[in-house]
Amino acid sequence: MRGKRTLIRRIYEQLLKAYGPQHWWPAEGEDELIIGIVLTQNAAWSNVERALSRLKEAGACDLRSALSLPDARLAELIRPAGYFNLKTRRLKAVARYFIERWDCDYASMRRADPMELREELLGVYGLGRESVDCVLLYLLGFPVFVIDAYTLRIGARHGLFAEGASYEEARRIFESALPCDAAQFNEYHALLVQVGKHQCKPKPRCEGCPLNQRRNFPDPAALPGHNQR
DNA sequence: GACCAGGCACATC
DNA sequence: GATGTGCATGGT
Repeated sequence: MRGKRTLIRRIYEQLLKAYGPQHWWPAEGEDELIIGIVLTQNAAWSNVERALSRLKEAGACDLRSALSLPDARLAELIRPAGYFNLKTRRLKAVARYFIERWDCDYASMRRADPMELREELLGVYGLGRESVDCVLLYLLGFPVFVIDAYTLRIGARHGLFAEGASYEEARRIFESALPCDAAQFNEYHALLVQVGKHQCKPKPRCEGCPLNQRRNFPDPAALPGHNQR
């Protein structure tokens, strides 16, 4: 436990030294940050940037404008971010929540109890654990450690937790190893994404398995024993 | 052409 | 609670 804590802290120091402060989240305003959180779900950030630019050009890079667009129009604008029909539904549900529940009053949200708010946000269609924690940390400044695919991959490879560890398990391990400091949680997650993008590619699912070599995988119709007509 | 990218909801077991 | 599947674009 003690060694794990030291390792987590040392990894942070080394990443900060190597990459420098990341100044996250990369958004111009609060609404754009929320929209970016939804659009970046399982998408490359470069594609999200295209979608955000298109929204800005259309004057719809804020929650009220986005919500007021017809679905087909919004979907067309966010098309480069992928899953555009799905993300249209999610974006509208999320926008509706912030508008109707909070009137987009983020200062008021910052006065809420963070863990009660976390539960509430998890009930919003389109927001899973990572997106909710991004809202809590990057939008509202609460000290919640964001876990993503990079964090799970890097953490598992460094023995911080088992491969296949759950989101909550990974979050607990990072949060208990570090001082409860939103600024550091912010920086650490951003650094993990930075190093993950460039130096921590996923392992092949099953090394040597013929199912991973689709290019050479035989057509079942050509296999011996297949009834050819 | 395959794989990957800052997930999530839903069905099923 | 764990696992599988559909959702889609653009870069490598």
